[in-house]
Amino acid sequence: MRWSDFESADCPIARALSILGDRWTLMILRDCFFGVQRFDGFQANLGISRTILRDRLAHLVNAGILVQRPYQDRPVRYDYLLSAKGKALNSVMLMLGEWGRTAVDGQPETQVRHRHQTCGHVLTPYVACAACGEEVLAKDVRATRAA
Amino acid sequence: MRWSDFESADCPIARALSILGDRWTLMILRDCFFGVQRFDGFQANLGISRTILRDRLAHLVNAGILVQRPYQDRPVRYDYLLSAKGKALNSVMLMLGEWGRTAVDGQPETQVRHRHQTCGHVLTPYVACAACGEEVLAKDVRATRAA
DNA sequence: ATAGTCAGTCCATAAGTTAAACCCACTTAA
DNA sequence: TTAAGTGGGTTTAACTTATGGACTGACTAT
Repeated sequence: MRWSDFESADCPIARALSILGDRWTLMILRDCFFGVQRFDGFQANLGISRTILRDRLAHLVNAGILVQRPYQDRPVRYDYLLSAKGKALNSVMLMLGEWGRTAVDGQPETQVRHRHQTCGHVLTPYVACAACGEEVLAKDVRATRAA
Repeated sequence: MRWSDFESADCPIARALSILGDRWTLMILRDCFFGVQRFDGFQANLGISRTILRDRLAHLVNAGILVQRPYQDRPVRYDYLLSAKGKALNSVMLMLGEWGRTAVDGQPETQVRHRHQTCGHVLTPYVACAACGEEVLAKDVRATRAA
């Protein structure tokens, strides 16, 4: 099976992963959320090869997740910024980080955390249901078809 | 840079992705959440090659995300079940699906959704802050070091 | 006996990733 | 005005991973 076949899958997770599911894309986006904007920044941070970085950035721009903003002419150079679609991935990043923090072994003291500006606390994110406002537990969800 | 270098990164997202960040692992886990338990099931569903499926399952078992439970002897065959650590990925899956559903184009009618059993509604998940209970928006979080 | 199930393994090819070198259009320091 | 630096882009060859197909093994059902 070709990976791009998942683009048109009925499952939104498969569709998301058809865009995000390779080795580097989510790492690049993580850097975006931490404020990295330029080719060189990603390269230095990730140690990714330039060829692949070029591909991935082009792909993300193409998918509408990042937008390019020129910050100089002659030659034109771009900042890579998160679009609305890209910023919408913040929730995924937060939960991924929460899982990494609680489920993967490591030295918790040195870890990067997030702070919730509106209440001032270090953020412990959880997933809630928009209909009832309660925390969503794995045992309480069932897959279904949209009505 | 070698990918495994991220295992010990200070960033929990990088650590999570060092385990989950390849082409197939998250797709396999998605299937787990949809109830797939056996080698053949993953294979049929994903069209993944057996060699890679073998590797990925072994890796997930090794990482403590899946556990093997024998369902027959002679020869021994295993179900692959989500451990507590695996089930904790539910939040990531839900937010990934929500992003795929709202941000990636497709035919919404045919899409797989989740239903929240406790309130009966089709689930629209969002991320909330454990400290204040409010929805967490991208603009309200800042990266920091753990205190 | 014969075919089917449910993997696990091996292999040659195909695809993806990498580092290194080189190019380009400038800008800044000497 | 020459030299070095910046912020990339391109090419190439080596290396690593993934793939599909065939083969094996230990059973089970017909």
